[in-house]
Amino acid sequence: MIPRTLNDYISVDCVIFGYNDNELQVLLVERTLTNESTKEIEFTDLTLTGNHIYEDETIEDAAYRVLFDRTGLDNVYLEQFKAFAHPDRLKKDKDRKWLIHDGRDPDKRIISIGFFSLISTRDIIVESKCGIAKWIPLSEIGELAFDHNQIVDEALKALRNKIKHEPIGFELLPEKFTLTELQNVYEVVLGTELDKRNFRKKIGRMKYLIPLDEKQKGVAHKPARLYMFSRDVYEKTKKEMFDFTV
Amino acid sequence: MIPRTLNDYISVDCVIFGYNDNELQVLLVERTLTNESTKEIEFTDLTLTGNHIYEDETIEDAAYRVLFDRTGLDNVYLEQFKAFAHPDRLKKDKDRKWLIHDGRDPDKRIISIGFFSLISTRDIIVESKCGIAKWIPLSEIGELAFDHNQIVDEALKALRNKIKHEPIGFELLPEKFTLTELQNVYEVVLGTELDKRNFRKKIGRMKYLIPLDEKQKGVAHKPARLYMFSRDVYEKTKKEMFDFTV
DNA sequence: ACAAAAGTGTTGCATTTACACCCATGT
DNA sequence: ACATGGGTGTAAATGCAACACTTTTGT
Repeated sequence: MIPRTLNDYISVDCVIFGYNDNELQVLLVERTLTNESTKEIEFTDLTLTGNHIYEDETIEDAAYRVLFDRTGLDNVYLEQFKAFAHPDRLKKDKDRKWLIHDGRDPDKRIISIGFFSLISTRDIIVESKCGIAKWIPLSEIGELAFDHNQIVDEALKALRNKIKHEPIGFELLPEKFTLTELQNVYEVVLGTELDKRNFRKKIGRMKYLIPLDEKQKGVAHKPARLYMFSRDVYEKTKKEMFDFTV
Repeated sequence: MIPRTLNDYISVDCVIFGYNDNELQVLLVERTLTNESTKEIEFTDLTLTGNHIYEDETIEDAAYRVLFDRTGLDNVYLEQFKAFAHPDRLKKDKDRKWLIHDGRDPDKRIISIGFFSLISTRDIIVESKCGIAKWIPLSEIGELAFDHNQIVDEALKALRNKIKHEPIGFELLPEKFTLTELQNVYEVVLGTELDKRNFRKKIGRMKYLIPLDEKQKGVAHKPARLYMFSRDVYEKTKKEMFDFTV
């Protein structure tokens, strides 16, 4: 295999969203800078999962690669949402030190293409070869590396926008899920409360949400029916809409 | 003034949409490659308006700059919609020749950030210092330079998507417009027919479309009332919606 | 007077909203 | 038997889809 060369000015960053403990969470990676001589830790903080692209690789492939290396998952929802290229995006003090420590040129302008991904948190192994990854609830994200706070904000905006008009909420759940779980996903992502009966009526009209002959198990109450999403049916029945909001 | 240096691997391309002759059009620029020695024209084709960014410039500023240099317009609708970075995007034969002729490295990987812009075609001066720009109806676009056909396609998708949920159709019209003009814009962009009475009923509910005490002039029929869009009222009255399509 | 586009209302149907109680299961 | 969440229906208000004729102006 020919060794591939990394491009040093185009990178991708993935905002990996998961739904857990009734919250929307983001998968972040620890970044620790250790002083070479004293061996003391200078700082520890968190970054998005990201990497530079290979010269012969598309940005989509690079994003899938990052996602796979980090989570072991394939075939998950991934979408490009915005480019980040501010001239000062890597210019904070910590970030310059980090880049220098990493043998990189802190003055080289690096553009990063932001992707967001939705995964079912049940699937994921957080332990991986490349550093410790953690699920952090959106509400508890502190100051991240580089411009990653901004990237997360924009990803959330993109997610909210998209989930309102396309059926992607399912991607945050296991293949089989209950309607209450689905409703919770929408409530958490959109930050609104929804009426149970009305939500279910709406769902009822969507032919691509397939009720299964299967129920929840091991719950201390009436077990809920399980559903799954059929992309096939969705593609065949979707209509174009025309709103332009109030 | 300090001479600014151009970054040689990040560029922006603007898909400038205009509405004219009842069609959606794109502003394109002629590209002609002349053989240095024989002075013969090797080929002529069309490109989007675009340019590399300056090292101290944001991509948004670069896009506004391109737009201004080309149209003389300021304060127009402009939106980043996608990054284009395929490794082969500049590798067609014509494109390599062009880059070489232009003194650039045809093997350098260049990423381009796509923006789309909506302008009222009445405003624009197509003549400008940097080459001849032309309005080309979407339906008549042939093979463009680089990956610009793909960029146009994606821009159109982004526009259609956005115009369905946000009030941006007005941007393609003069400040004061009639309801029939507005309906035509929506019909042309979305490629559907709309019912006049239902369209006007819907409009009636949108408080941000302000009817003026002014009418069309110089038309050979009953003159229509003019309207204008109030972004103020829009921002104050907009509601968030929750659909997730059939 | 004619041509050309502006402007306007009704009806039947689908969707939204608001709202409260019984049911099935595990402990 | 009790706690927990699952599951269901109705009425009123609003929005949508389909449809045709009169009005105003310039020529």
